[in-house]
Amino acid sequence: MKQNPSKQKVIKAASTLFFQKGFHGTSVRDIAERASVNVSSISYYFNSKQGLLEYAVTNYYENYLFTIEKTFNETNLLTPIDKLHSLISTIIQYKQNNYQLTCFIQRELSLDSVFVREMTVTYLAKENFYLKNIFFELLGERLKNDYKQYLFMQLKGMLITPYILHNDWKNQVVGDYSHQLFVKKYVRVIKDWLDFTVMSGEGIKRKAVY
Amino acid sequence: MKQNPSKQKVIKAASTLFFQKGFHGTSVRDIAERASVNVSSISYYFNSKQGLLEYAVTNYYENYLFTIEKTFNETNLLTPIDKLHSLISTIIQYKQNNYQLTCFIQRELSLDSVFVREMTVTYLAKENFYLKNIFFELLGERLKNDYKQYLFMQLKGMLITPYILHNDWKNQVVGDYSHQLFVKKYVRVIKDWLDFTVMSGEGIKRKAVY
DNA sequence: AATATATCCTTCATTTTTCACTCGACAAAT
DNA sequence: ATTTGTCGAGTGAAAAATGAAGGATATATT
Repeated sequence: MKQNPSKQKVIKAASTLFFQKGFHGTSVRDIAERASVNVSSISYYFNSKQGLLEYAVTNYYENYLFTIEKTFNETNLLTPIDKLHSLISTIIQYKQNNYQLTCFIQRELSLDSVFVREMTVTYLAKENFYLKNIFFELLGERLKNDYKQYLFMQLKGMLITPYILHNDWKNQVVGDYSHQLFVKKYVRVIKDWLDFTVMSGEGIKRKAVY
Repeated sequence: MKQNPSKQKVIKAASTLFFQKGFHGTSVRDIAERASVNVSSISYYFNSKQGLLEYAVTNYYENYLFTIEKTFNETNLLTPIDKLHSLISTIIQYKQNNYQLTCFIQRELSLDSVFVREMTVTYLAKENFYLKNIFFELLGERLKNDYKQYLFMQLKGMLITPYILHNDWKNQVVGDYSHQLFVKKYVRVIKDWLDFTVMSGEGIKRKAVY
């Protein structure tokens, strides 16, 4: 796993710069300079700027899905709701561990390009699969399908907002931006929402839902 | 208020292209072509590509804040919670009416540039002001300040997710992407969350919050 | 009313800048 | 000695910006 240091340096530099300035906003020269390597190295390792992007993103998602699947399989003995909690925790954890790439990719995903569409069908479809089934199962039969979709989007929103509103988060969420602490607390916030939502789905307390 | 049609055409074209391909991903030629005007017109009206961006964004936010302030002042007779609901409704409404710019700006805001920072202090600070005070007031005294911040971020997240996960929304939220219908339904989803959250803040039902 | 003047808008041609990528030489490692 | 990695210079294309000139329209002057 110990790769060429230059290659790693390039990826690291690219992650940071893409995160700060976006893909098109960053030039290969910028990356090379930050990584303290020659510009040509980038072509050498990744063929092109686009190649570098694809390498980084693919890598990110492969590990991402692997991590999710792992948790998914390890939590078969838990109740559905606990299983979902575990998945959420794993996801936030992973994203926090790969903070810059997460922010960058999330932003880039909102564009309209071939690359994005490929990523979506290849990786995001799977992520969706793991979450959606279990979430819908938890919601039960009482709610309208329509409304369930909205709730699901709400959940997905919670899984990404820290990586989109990251400026707000930094400013608002006082002091402790230690990753571990953040994961713990934020997962808790989602958990509270989730428990309430599922409870509503079971017909308790919430009246006349659509 | 009836401005030069060419100028308007440029802004419209730019909004669409920035939305699809991002700021750096779009060339002024693309914009000029789509708007059916000469390339130099853009320099003429906005000095530069950057100038065009700033004009569009500034304009967007001026109106945005104006709309919020209007609602804010018109709802003084309502209870705090209803006032907040009104504000949320207004915000979603506005964003939906300026869909492409909203998506684009939201994405761009997650970058790290001087321009973004300026926008943040100039406009987003005010938006924050209107929402935060009232939201915190509603939450009461029981919750830890820390936790309130998280809840507030959760709220802000809900106000933007449709404009960041717009690909997901299009795919998932079945059929009806009619703006009016969407506003109505989505505001309802947020309302449910809000009512629950406020209720928890008052100490009902939710136990051992932090 | 007719002409002159100024202002606003558009176009074309050109320059300047930026950027991704290539090439061939050189060095290090195996 | 062959592979692997590094480097500087260079190329061509793309894109932004400029500037001068031409038209249109409105305003002012006689």
